[in-house]
Amino acid sequence: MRMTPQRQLVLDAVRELRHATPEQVCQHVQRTAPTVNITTVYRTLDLLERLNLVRHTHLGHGAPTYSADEHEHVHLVCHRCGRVEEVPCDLLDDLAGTLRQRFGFDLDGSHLALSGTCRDCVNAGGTA
Amino acid sequence: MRMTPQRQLVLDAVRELRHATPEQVCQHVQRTAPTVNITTVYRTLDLLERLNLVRHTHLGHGAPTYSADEHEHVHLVCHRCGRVEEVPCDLLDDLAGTLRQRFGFDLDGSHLALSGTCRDCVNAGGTA
DNA sequence: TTAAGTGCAAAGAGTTTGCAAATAA
DNA sequence: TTATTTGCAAACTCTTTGCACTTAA
Repeated sequence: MRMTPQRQLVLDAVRELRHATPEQVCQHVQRTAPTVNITTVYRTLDLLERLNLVRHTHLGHGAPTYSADEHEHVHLVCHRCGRVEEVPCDLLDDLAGTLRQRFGFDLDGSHLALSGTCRDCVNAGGTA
Repeated sequence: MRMTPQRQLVLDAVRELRHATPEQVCQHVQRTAPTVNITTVYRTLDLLERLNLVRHTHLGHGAPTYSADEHEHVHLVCHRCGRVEEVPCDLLDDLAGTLRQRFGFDLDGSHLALSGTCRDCVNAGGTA
C-alpha cells in the first residue's frame, strides 16, 4: 500500500478533528484538496482502521466517529441533548474483569459509547 | 391515541421477537396483516417508545433493535462474529454509581450495547 | 506495463416526510 | 364532520460497489 496524499490528508484530519464523522473528515480534507471524494474517505478510513491507525465509535444515532488510535477513551453520550463527553478507559476496568470472568467476554470500551443523561439535563428535569 | 390493529400487532411482534429490527417487526406483522406498511411500523415504534412500552438499543452496526420495556438487559456484542448476548443490568450498578458521582452522568445501561470479543472468538484466536 | 489507487455515478440499506384516502369519534 | 391514522411514493442520510481513468513502481 502507498501513503498517497489523499490518505495522508485523511489521517491528518482524523488526528486533528477528534471523533469526526466521515462526512466531517471529507469536508476538512476538501479545504486542502477539493477534489477528494467521499468514497476515498470511506475507503481510507477502512484501510487506516485495519492498520490500527484509527478506530471508530458508534455514538448511537447517525454516523460513527473516527479517532486516532492514541486517543482511547470511553464516550458518554447524553440522549437528551446529544452532548458527548470523554472519560478515561480505566473506569471500565472492574466491569471488564467481571465480564471476562463470568462470560469470557473481552470488553472493548472504546468501540461503543455509553448512553444516559448528562449532569445538565439531569438538573434540568429528570431522567426520562 | 387509538390502539389500532396495526399498533397492537407491532407491539405484539416486539414482545414476541425480542430485540428485532423495524424490518423484522414489519415482516412479522405482515404475516398476519400483509398490507401494513414499514412506515407505519416506524411511526408506531416511535409512539410506543414515547409511551414507555418499548425501548430500542443500538447494537453498533445497522438498524437498532426493539424490545418490550420489561426485558431490560445489557447487550454484549461480539465485533468479530456479531453474536449478541444479554446479561443482567445490575452488572453496571458499580459503574453507574461511579459515573453519577464523578460526572453527574445518569447511565442508561440498555440503550447502547457493550462491544468486545466473545468467549468463542477469544478462544479462536486473540483480541484483535 | 501493470498493479494499486482514485473519482464519479449508481445502487443499496435504513429512515423520514408529504399528501391524499380511509377510519373512527 | 373533524381529527387521527394509514399507505404509498418520494426524498433523504449514510455507505458500498462497479468501472473507467490515473498514477507510480
